[in-house]
Amino acid sequence: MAKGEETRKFIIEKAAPIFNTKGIAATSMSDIMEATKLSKGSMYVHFENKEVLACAAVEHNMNMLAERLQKTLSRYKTSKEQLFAYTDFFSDPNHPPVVGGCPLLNFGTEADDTNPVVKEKVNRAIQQSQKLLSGIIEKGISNKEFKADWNAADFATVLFAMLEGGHLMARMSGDNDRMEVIVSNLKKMIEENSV
Amino acid sequence: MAKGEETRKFIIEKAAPIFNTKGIAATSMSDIMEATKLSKGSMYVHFENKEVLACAAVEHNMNMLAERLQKTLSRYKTSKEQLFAYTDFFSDPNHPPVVGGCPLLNFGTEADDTNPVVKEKVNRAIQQSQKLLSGIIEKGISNKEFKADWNAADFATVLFAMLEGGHLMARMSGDNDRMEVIVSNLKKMIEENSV
Amino acid sequence: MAKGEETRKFIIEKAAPIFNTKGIAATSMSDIMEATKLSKGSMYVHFENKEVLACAAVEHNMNMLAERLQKTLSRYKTSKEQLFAYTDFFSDPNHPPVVGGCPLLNFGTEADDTNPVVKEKVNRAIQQSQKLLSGIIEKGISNKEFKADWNAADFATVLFAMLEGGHLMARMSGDNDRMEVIVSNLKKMIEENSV
Amino acid sequence: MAKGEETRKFIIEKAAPIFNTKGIAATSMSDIMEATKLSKGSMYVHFENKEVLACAAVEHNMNMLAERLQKTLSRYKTSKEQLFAYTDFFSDPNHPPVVGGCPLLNFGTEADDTNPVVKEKVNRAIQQSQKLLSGIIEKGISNKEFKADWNAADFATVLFAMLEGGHLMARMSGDNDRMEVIVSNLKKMIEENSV
DNA sequence: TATGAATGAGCCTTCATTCAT
DNA sequence: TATGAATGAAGGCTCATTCAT
Repeated sequence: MAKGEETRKFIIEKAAPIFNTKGIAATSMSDIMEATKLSKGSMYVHFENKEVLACAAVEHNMNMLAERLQKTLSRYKTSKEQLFAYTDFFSDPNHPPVVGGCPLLNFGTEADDTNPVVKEKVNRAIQQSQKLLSGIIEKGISNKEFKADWNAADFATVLFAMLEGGHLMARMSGDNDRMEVIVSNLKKMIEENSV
Repeated sequence: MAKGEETRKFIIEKAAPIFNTKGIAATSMSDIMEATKLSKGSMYVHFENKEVLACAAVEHNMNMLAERLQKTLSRYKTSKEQLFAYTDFFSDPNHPPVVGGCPLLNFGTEADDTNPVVKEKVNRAIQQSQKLLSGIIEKGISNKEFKADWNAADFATVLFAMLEGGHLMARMSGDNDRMEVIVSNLKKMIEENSV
Repeated sequence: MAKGEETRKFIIEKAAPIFNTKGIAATSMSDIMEATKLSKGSMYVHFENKEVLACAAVEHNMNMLAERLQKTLSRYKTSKEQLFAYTDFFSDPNHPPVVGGCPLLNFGTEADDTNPVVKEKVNRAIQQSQKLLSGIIEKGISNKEFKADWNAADFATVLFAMLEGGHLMARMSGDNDRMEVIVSNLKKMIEENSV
Repeated sequence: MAKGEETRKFIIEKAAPIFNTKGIAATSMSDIMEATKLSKGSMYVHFENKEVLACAAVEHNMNMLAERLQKTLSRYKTSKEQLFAYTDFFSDPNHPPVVGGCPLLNFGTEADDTNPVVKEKVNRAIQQSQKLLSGIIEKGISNKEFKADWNAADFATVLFAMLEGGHLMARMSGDNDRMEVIVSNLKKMIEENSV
């Protein structure tokens, strides 16, 4: 039983970056076959169909991102440091934390009008992101690190949006010029709301 | 000679929203066939292959967006009004100016690692956007509408990024709550830099 | 009326080497279109369909070959010289008298089991070839150039077969080694039957 | 594992006569599908694409021919008998050893200017033919069956060429008159060089 | 006569999926 | 659990041909 679960994990790990890079529609089961060196039949032992595998890959990408982010954040103690670390974590979209770039952006835009299941997964991940961020801010307010009247939820939204928008700009241009502007603006805002 | 060009245009117009909604990979020539009620062979009279048609559709989507934006902006005279109008124009991603949502976001994320031609088209459209925005701001500075020390290019970047990020959030959640936060924050920033 | 016939001829001239090189099945009407720079519709003004055009091209190739052969033969007076000239005319299959190589071989093998019309055309051309050759030989016998008991029809057959077989060998190998053997053997046979 | 190879063989066996009869370009994958009663997808399990299948079919045709020829030759002991048997083996092109006629002629003329891979296959088969023939002759010379000064390589060339040329003539005319002339001439030459 | 837009059948190939082993 | 042969629908594209202009 352990074996099956292991293979399943193995397939997901190999599939995740492919789906995140090429997109769900453009990724074929043969692509995964080739990457895993497994047989076609084997894939269907572990995944009912392509959609199930794609969903698992979407989740894996988001989990990897969250995990790595958490690991990074855990190295900092103050809320301000954590906010800075969060921002820095996403500050180089051409060398992104997970292969293929931000899975929220990638799968979100693809799923948008075509795949409600994936869309909802992305939606929840965004909400979690927001919670994480506003949690940090609120903790900082309690800590007296941040001004008491700072609207945590709103800034979480602004920060997330700016990073995603910057992600797009950076990946399209291939350089980081715009992203640096965004990061420094974000940090200035944080600074302005620091006590 | 007019006939050919007319049909070509007709196909693009029918194809554009489909590509913008389903994505390039997930849109088949048969989809376009059905939408245009034209024969499969006819598509290939006017477009060498799917990629060429897709490119034309990408451009059409971006042109439609730009055109409608310009039309909206042209109704306003002051720079501040125009900045507000620009923001408002993108403020309701669930009822977007072009069917399928922002083509820059849609095609940009899909093309990213797979289609350099489309990627470059999106990149240029973003740069044009930036130019348009910073142009408005600079004019506003000359007009004494805006503070002289406002960094036009930087704010153009921030505004664009926030709107794209907000676009994603709004479409994923299906509601406009986050987008409203973003719009109001943006307007506040504009206000703060107004004389 | 002259104009129509002229265009028809023009198309045939452009089409003939293409058909002889690629074969009938592998040559598309678009290939001819491209070669003639004429419109698709124009082809069908002059030729009912592809088959009719192909037949015309087959005939043109055979006529060109016959014509050039005749021109060459006409430079010689004695039957022996003409037999030698005939042999020499076909002695370099990698630089053949008509583009694409021997149309009898090309169209004959393709038409064989699939196109009775072309097959019959090739058959007749072969028969004509035989008549031409045996005519030369018989004239030579009357002339006392050749031995009286030489079987004209039989040698015509042998000569033709050897040249076609050599043609195949030469074109496959890309060199003329085998063809030279054949030519010299043929000439020896002619010599042996000369008075 | 045996199953796959079996099906592959089965497909080739069914495809070979079709390719040899209609030609490579004129044979569609659907033709093979129909002949094998297999699904279209199944063909591509065993053959990368049409070209690979066509090459396999070309080889199969040549192998079948060689095999049947060898079987026939093996029934004779003396070199002269074998040379006669070789000639007889090819003496009835309208009832040829492999369906569709001589694959060397068929595929050679089609591949000529369009398919270097097949062309080279045919070239090698011709060279092998030549080796086989001159081997028989040389053995006969050692045996004192044939005159010592007979040029083995040259006669191998002449014999092969005459048979191929005769093949064309016979198949075009539908009768065997010319081929009989060729065969009897060939046998006379062999006789003349016999001790 | 000439054009080129339009057609739909058919081409080669890939796809996701199933199933016997 | 794992394999890979088998399937048939669907993919993108080319074909010969027609027809209004």
